[in-house]
Amino acid sequence: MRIGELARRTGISERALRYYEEQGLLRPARRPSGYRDYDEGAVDTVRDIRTLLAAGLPTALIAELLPCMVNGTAGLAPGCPELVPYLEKERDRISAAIDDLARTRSLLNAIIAATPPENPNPPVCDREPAVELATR
Amino acid sequence: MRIGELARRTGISERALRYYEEQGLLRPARRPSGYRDYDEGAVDTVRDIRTLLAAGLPTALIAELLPCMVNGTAGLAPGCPELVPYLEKERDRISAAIDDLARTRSLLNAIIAATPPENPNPPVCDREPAVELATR
DNA sequence: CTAAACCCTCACGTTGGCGTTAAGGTCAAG
DNA sequence: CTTGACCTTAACGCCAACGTGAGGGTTTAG
Repeated sequence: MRIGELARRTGISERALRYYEEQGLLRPARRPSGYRDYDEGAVDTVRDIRTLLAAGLPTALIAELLPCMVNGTAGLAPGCPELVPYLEKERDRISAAIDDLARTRSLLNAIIAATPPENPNPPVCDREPAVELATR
Repeated sequence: MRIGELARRTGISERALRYYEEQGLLRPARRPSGYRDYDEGAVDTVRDIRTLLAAGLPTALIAELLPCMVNGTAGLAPGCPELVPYLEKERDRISAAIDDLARTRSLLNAIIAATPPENPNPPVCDREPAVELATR
């Protein structure tokens, strides 16, 4: 398929798809005209790329990681044990990020719950503090 | 205290602290010399800023949110119900981010677990695919 | 009184993941 | 054979959260 269809099927802009290729994440075939020609597996690959990007992995690492994933059968290929330290590092970073996000979400929820509803004529503020901040 | 001490006590660079002020997140007093003069509460405020920043909240929203937090007693002040929609939006975004991170972490863990250990003389690849990708 | 440490305000540079023209080829339909 | 949809490369723009000097004042210790 050409780039437009892949963009529609993945929801990713054409610009982003060209960028992924520039970064070595996608390697579409080329037609005589120069048009990019993607196979069906590209749809899944793009989805994987998005998942990894959303997790904060840099494109350079994703580029090395993708060849370790067998596209069609959704399996893992051997041969990249040298990546493991990086993956462990990313995993730990992700764990820390999850913890931080969870704490912040609790904070936001507490603030939302404690916020007084819309009041056109608010009384003087004499309420007690209601939410613990500084979640250390 | 001056900016250097605050930087040491928070672990945040002086440049970042000046940037936070530029964005309206901190409002230190000024000495006749022009030097910034922070009170003790600034340490906690900086920590809150970092937590919220780490969760992806933009400085503009943090600037509106901070006045709703009573610094010393660690409580919540009323008077900002108009922020609630934004907070709910951020909370939902954070929830989605957590889910995505958790999925990616599982993916990374699976890859790590399935990666063959260092093998200077690897056999021909005839193993079965071991990891499910495309965690939709 | 001087040196060192500390602080100030510009103001440009960096990084990543794209968005956005600009200036043009390709291809199927009418 | 022209229109219009689709594609190409090239290249500049953007945003956030700072980093990194440049060039110069302030405070403190000896």
